Order: sequence, then structure tokens, then C-alpha cells
Amino acid sequence: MNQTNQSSEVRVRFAPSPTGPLHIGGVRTALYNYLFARKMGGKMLLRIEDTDQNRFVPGAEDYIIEALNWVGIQIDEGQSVGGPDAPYRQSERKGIYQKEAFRLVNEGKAYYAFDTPDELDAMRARLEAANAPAAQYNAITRMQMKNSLTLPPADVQARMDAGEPYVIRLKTPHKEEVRLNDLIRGWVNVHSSAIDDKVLLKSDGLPTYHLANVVDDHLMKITHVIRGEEWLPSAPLHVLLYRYLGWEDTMPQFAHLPLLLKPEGNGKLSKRDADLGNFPVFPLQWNDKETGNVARGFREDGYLPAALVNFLAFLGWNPGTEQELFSMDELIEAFSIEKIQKGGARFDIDKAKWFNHQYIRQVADSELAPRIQMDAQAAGFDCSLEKAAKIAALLKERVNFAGDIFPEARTIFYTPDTYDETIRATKWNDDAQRAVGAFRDALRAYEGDFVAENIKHTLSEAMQQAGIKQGKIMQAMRLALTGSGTGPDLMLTMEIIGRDETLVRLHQALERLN
RNA sequence: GGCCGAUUCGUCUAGCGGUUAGGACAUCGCCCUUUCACGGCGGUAACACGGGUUCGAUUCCCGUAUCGGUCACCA
Repeated sequence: MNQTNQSSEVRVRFAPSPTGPLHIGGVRTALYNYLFARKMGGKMLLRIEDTDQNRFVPGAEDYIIEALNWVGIQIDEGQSVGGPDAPYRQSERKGIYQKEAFRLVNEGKAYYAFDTPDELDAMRARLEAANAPAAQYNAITRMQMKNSLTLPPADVQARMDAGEPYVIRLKTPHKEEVRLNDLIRGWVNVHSSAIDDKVLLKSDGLPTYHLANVVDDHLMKITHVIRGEEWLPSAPLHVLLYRYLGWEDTMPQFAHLPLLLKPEGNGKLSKRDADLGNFPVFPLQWNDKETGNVARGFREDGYLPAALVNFLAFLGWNPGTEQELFSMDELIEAFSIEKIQKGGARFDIDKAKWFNHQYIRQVADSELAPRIQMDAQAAGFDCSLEKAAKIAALLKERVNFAGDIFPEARTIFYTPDTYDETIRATKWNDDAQRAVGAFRDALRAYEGDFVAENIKHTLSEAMQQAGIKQGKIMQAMRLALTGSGTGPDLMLTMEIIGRDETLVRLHQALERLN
């Protein structure tokens, strides 16, 4: 029935479950899928795997879409954009999975099971007590359970007619070697005895992940399944499903990505680690409506999407060159599955900050200005966009985040009310006093443009005339002007402060520091 | 515990039989500078262990150890 995919167009999908905010590892998975799709000139699909009604979280789907959009991952087909295989929400595709599940039963590859949760627990407890090799529903134990393999057909029919809940389970072969060739890991062999009789269709009529993802990937003509390593143990089961469904000849290729690990200690990266390390694990801020908790996001923390993407791309992949900074287009150009790492990658937020620093300094001053203006206003200061842009130019190379700029520029906005005592004690001496006085007088007489270059010239001339070595008094000058011993370029700072205010500050310093 | 996977500086990694084992983050030092940063230069720092294969193993094979993942009517 199914002929080989003639078009050979690469088609990949990102298939998250809307159970909450998208984890940063999920963003990386989406990114790798996207890079691969674009690199191969293929398509990127977005499918929502919402087959667990109990775990459904309102708003999660919108969050996922907004997050992908923010990082710059464009969806070609799928939820939010539509496409030929709609609907892309699995809860709306119920009938499709049921049809395939019943087909498997009819073909003898699956069966109905009526066991209650209590009965299943009892079975597992019994097997564990008996020290059985594996406490699972499988080729051996299924013959002692309540299912269409053990019950008389009439009984099965009666139960179904009576509306008794049932599931459909895969009739996993007893002894069979299942192989799959993972693009990242090579051949992986698993014996079918290690795979239990997985539930394919739940008693609520919805499929489990295993059935749904295989059916959808086939129907949507997915050519490559790129997903997290946590799926590797069930990948052989999926291979088995493709075989039983008769789709093995068009089965997609698999690539199981290494996991994102905790910064220190053992295990995969969790929200808790992020809180401990004081960094986000979600792309966007998430407001939990039930608990009222707010989980921070990379966006709200001031990370640029380009920086996050660059950082994430390098967590588990490397082009093999010494270039570190890559735009999305460059990543697409350089990307290849072969260069994906096999081992898990520890999450190092310092590296993320460094990437952000690299990108922040490239942002135009005018783009940074509104944020600075906003921060200034929040602190109670007026700030024109022109002034904010100048401040951006003054400080952007020094910071990791746009939000760090205003705090460093704070002294620009007000005449010092206090002066750093340590600097005062060590730097405020007779020469400093004379220097500030001489500079003030020179500035009063100066009538040209009040720009850094001219201010610098005025200052050095004044110091020369006063016979003072400029380097000796610069920190005192800074103290006089800003009240602080440290900060960005002083001449530019004065330019931004303006002539009048500069004079006011010099004057006040002479009065208050003596 | 069974099954599957992984293992190069503290961290992310390059390496695909012969290298002074390279880069980046972090760290330390020096320089630059009006200070603090930025930046520049340099330093410390790694092939988990044991067997093979080979003239030669970080690289190939087998064990061991360690770490991770997974064993639901969750994805």
C-alpha cells in the first residue's frame, strides 16, 4: 500500500506535550529539528501531543507557539499555521488512532484487555514477590490476565457490549531481535522480551504516545525523528509498531539527542537546578495559574533570542571549526546530524551569559535606548531616547544584559548626594582639590561644543596650566562628578550629563569634599 | 535490579591510528587604561581503568568502573 517516499523531501516534526511551559531542552530539540529541516531544504512541522487529558494545562500550547516564535523557529506545517495533514492536535485525531488500533486487533497483532488498575498492581506485586525477571504484562504473563486472548469471544463481546472499560495492548512477540540504526548512536539491538505489551489505546479512547506518534509520523510523512534520548528505550517498540502497521518500508530514521544535564551533580536539568543556580529553564516566563507561582524565562531575564539559540546549538553539537558565534542562518549552513554529540551536556549558564554579552554589544544603540529609558523612568528619572542611546553606546560593551546598563549609568541622572569614602580618603588631596577647581574654571570659560573630545582637551590644558599630572587626579575627578570611584569613560559621561550639570557637580564637590 | 546509552581540561567541545592533544567559558597572571569593566597577551588544567589488535593507540575491539536514561491506561 505504502510506496516509498518518492519526493524524498525531508520532513521533521517537533511534537511537544502541552503540560506546562516548554523546557529549555525541548527548545533545543526543536532547534535541532529546525536546523536540520532548513539545511536539507525540508519542512518543519509542529504537532501537539495532548493525548493525556489529566495532564492538560491551559495556556501551555500558546506558550509553546510563542516560545518557538520568539527564538526564531519557523513552523512550515502544523498547529498554529495549518497544513495538509490537519488537525495537528492529537486529541482531535482520535478516530485515526482508533482505526489503526482496531486494525491491529483484527490482524492479531494486538488485543483487548480488561484488567483493572488494581488487578495490574496485584499482578506486578505477585511477580515481584516471586522474583520474576520482569514484572510486566508480556508474552508470558498475558495468558493469566483478563484479555481477549484468554477470555472466550462471547465473554469479550459481552463485556464490550456492557460498556466495560478496556484498553488495546500490543501483542509483543516472545522472542525476536529488534534493530534500529540510530543516526547518532549507530545500531541499537533490543530483544523483544524486554518490551512489554504496551497499551496502545487507553480506556478513554485516546491513544498512548507510542501509537499516536507512529501513526502521525507515518501519515505526516515524517522522514527523520529527532528527539531526546529518553525515547531511546522505547524506540524498538516503535520499530515494531511500524512493522505491524505495515509501514516499515517508509519508517523514518531516528536520531536520539543527548540530554541536558544539571550544572553540577547528577541527573537531567530540572527547574529546581535552575532555581538553585539562579537561572531560568524556560524560554519565556510562565505564570502558573493554579499555584500563582511565576517561573522566570530567558526572555524576561534579558537574553537575546540569537544568543540563546547560539548557546543551545552548541550544547551537544559543534561544527568542528573554531568559530563560536553563529547566526541562525550560519547554524543552518553548518548543521549536520553527524556532528551531534553522544554524551549528555551539562548546562553552563556562564557560557550563556557570555554569548549574550557577545550579542548585546552588537545591538544598535537606538534599539537599546527604549529599555534604558524605561528603566530610568521606573527609577524616577526623565530620560530622552537620545540620551538613552548615548548611554547605550557608553556601556553596552561592558555588560551581559541590556538590563545591566541603567544601574551602571545611574550616577548620570543625579547630582551626587554621597561620595565614596574610601576613594575620598585615598584620592581627595590638595592636588585633587586644585584640579577640580581649575577644571571648573576652565569649563566656565569654555564656549565650544560640549562633547567628549573637547572636554578632554579642556581638561588637559587646565591641568597643564595648573602643573598637575592628569593621571594622578582622575579618580578624584570621577569622585567629584559621580560620587563613585568606578565607572565608564568620564569624558563621555560628562558629555551626557551636560555642561551645566557638570559645573554644578564640580562646584558641589569643592564645597562638600573639603 | 533488568534493558539501553554515554565517558577528552572544572564546564562545552576539536580530534575520526603517528598531534608539543587544539579552541571557547570559568579561573589565575600581565598589558592597555582616568577607575571598574571591555579588550589584548600568557599560564594552570583533560584522553575513567584494565586487557587486547597494531610497528604505533585518545582514536578500533573486549571487559571493569562510573554516570545517565528507561522500565505507567505520562509524554
